[in-house]
Amino acid sequence: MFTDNKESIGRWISLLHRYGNVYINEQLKEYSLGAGQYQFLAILYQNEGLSQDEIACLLKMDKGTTARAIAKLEKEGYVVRKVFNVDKRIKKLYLTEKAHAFESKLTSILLSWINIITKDLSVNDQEYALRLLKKISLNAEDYLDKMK
Amino acid sequence: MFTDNKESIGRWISLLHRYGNVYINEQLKEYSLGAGQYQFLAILYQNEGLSQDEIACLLKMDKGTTARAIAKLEKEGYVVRKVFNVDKRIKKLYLTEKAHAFESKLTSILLSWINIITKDLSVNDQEYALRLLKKISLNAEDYLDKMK
DNA sequence: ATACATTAGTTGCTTATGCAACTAATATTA
DNA sequence: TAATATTAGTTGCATAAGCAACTAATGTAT
Repeated sequence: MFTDNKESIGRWISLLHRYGNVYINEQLKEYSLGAGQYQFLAILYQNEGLSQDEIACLLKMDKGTTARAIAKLEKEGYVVRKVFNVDKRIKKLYLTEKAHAFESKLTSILLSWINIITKDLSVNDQEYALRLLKKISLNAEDYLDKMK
Repeated sequence: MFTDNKESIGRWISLLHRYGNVYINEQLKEYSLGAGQYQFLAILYQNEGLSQDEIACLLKMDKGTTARAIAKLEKEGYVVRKVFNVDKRIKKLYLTEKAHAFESKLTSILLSWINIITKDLSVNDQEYALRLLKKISLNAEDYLDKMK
């Protein structure tokens, strides 16, 4: 049956991505953020002071997409861009008070979605799923990086 | 470390979705199709004669998105829309010769991506990954369906 | 030092997608 | 049967994202 074919991996990924975005969008609406920004904010909580280019590389995101996501975060008051005087091409990114105050909320939103979609998986299966996802993501990265 | 946190499941899903789309887009370019259409075509290979609404439900896709994807498939000559005379609101979808001639090609494109991303997984792990993905997708569906 | 190359970031264009408002057809109910 | 509700499909609008062309700053090579 189609839904059990190997080819349907792509369908599950697509569905999870779309549904995840719907959920995140709804949760973030009251904070004037959307699914297109949270990854950038999350990575800044881990590494304040990154440049846009570094973030784009870490997230494997287009630099144009990154520029616009950061612009939105700045516009909404979560991030400040500071030109790096040692190399004036670079803009380093810093979190505002508003962003720091929001960190635990973002974490709980992200975890709540994970809990929804893994609710009936054993801890073992959750860890296994995470490992497999990471592995196939790395394969995808490797492949497309080589193409460029 | 951030990249090993539970929260990063969303990042892997996002990355797989984006990179998968880049790959599929590149492969489909010469056929005048994109990542936004292949799922609709794939499901029609399994069930010719479905209506747009049925497809939208099966793929858990918005009906507007479905309308536009089918319009593109029709414009490019892969699909024909026929008003269902028993209920003139419904348009049933049929594949053209061009679509039939393309089926094996599409299958091989989709499989080649799966093979790229699962290249170092054992058959066991591949099946396990598929089962887990399906399970968490169903959880996502259940949750958002209940919200509406 | 001047010319060329690379890098960081921005912006225009395109596609994919969800949501909401709309139309037309059919179904239900008073 | 006439009025209302539901359903299938379309379309406008907004967001997310990649690609490519561009600018400004820095680096390299002659």
